[in-house]
Amino acid sequence: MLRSHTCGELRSDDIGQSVTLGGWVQNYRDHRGLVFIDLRDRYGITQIVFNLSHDEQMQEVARALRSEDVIQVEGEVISRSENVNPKLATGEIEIKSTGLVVFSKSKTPPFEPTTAELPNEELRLKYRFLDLRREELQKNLVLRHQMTKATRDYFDQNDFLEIETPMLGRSTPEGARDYLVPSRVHPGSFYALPQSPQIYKQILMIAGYDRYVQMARCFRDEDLRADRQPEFTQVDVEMAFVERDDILEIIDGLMAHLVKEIRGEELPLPLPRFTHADVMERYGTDKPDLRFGMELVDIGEIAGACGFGVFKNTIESGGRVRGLNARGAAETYSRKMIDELTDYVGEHGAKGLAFFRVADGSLDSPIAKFLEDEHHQAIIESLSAEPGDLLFFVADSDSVTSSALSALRSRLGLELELYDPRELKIAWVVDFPLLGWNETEQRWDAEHHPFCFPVEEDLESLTSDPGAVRAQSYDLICNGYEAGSGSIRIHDPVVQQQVFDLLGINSEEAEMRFGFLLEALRYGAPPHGGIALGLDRWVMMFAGHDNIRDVIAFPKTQRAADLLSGAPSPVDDRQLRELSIQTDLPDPTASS
RNA sequence: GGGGCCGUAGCUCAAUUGGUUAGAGUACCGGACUGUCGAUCCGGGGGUUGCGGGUUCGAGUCCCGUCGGCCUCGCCA
Repeated sequence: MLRSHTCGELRSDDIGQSVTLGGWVQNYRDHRGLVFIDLRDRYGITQIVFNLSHDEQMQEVARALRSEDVIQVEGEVISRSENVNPKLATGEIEIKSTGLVVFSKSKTPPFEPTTAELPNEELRLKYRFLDLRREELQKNLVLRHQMTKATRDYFDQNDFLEIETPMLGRSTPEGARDYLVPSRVHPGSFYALPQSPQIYKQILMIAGYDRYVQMARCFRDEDLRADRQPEFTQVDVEMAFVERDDILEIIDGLMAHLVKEIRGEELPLPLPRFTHADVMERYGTDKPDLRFGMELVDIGEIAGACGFGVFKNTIESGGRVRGLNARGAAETYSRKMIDELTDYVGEHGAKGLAFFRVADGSLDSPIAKFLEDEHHQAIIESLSAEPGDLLFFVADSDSVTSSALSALRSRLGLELELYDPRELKIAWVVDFPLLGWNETEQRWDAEHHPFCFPVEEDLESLTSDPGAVRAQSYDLICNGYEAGSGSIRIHDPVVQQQVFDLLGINSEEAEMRFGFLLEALRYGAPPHGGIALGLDRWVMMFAGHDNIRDVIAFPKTQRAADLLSGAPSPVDDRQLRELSIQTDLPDPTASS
């Protein structure tokens, strides 16, 4: 070993010991006769002291040490006596150096891991090896390890088997865009990287591995967001001989286990369950942030009867008028800020944003004069408004009022600091519709995926009223994120084909795309279902971050590039020829 | 594909209405210093203002394009 201890473990009990440490030079304080080095590894920091009167030659070398040099120090653990540094866990001791080896000099780093003012993210990603030396990212990766281990332990204790599924699979053009991998030995044919191991895990159920779990890498070639990377990790779970509640129960247990292991807190079970219809009505979204209230309220009845044209006309043409109450915010938001909020809801489709400041028993607003006093009172009552409150309303279709007001609610919750960013509010949303009408394509699409089992009592509506059919699906939500999603699957090939028919996938096409699953279903398929949890998002939320890149060692930029390695990159013509691939790029010299 | 924000020294930022030689802190280099821990003190070097074009007597600043990063709508079964 090139070291006897780490930089985080020596204490006053170790005084007198001869030790060898290795690490990075975090800081140097050169007094010529005395040189102090803060030596860092991932366990902590230990101060090294070099003394001119002990060794002149070593003093020369020590004085030349700079940030991020990697060294080995031999020495004796000595007391700092009256010079204790209370900021360091090792602050009671230091190492009186008797030997120094410089393993590696560092170029002057573009930023130091201790920097208080973070450089821009582009630089951090390019020099990710420096960024990863920062304490914050180290904490995040340790947390990620702990959560992954706790998850594996939990499933192991519950008789799950961790089974790997292929990364090179068959492209199924449903859902997200695939990342494709060309086959050399089958010219013109391609593998697809998995969007999720969905079909493989169902086949594992049919094969009798009735409790499966995998930390599954998944790939989706879609545009990125703060909470979305093109490659990510799912805690992928599937169980046979189960009903919906069995899955919810096992995942409830996982959540309690994680909260206990990571935070030492008790999570009350069962987790709350909401129907999809309920959360859409109360929050306007299928993944509400439950850390604060501010629920949506329907004032359609008042709006339809009042004299304000926008409200009245919206109700008469079948739309809705809904709003919310920002309690005590009447003075917080100036007219100019409300104009900004109006633009904001405009981005979510709303044509306007009505607002009322609640005064003593009346409403103050540019549109107040269009409303009778009785309507003022009715609105105040509907939203339990009190003086000082600020009420917002959107008049539009059901879906526009939902998306505009849920966006507004999120923004107000953040701006008004209505919640603790580290709090976790976890809940289930169940009874999603099985299908959604795709307006552009004029057809039904699967809301979750095409293998999702309908709610039994809705089965007969499958042909008569497909939009009303509920799915045996469920989302696990936390703090406004979708953090898990799953369903009971179809295990009957006849029902499966019925659903394919509704989706416009005829039996010939179904056989071509999913034939291997359909064939497996014909050989004795147990009832089964499962779920996939977004590991990256869960780590992000446990860490109290709002950016998924901070919990991934080597993340990609919004344009899906790895600034560290330079991926993606052009490849040699020879490689392309082996794969029988030609590229067809716009001519960069062409003028447009 | 659409909308928004950003790009000035290695880094974080400043630079009046378009006006003279683009500044500060830190890092870096040299010197002083035997108890520092954000060491201190003295001195020094360091700029294609992302890139290209335009307007102007004059552009870091205004306009157009482009590259890159971030946020977001669409997209993400």
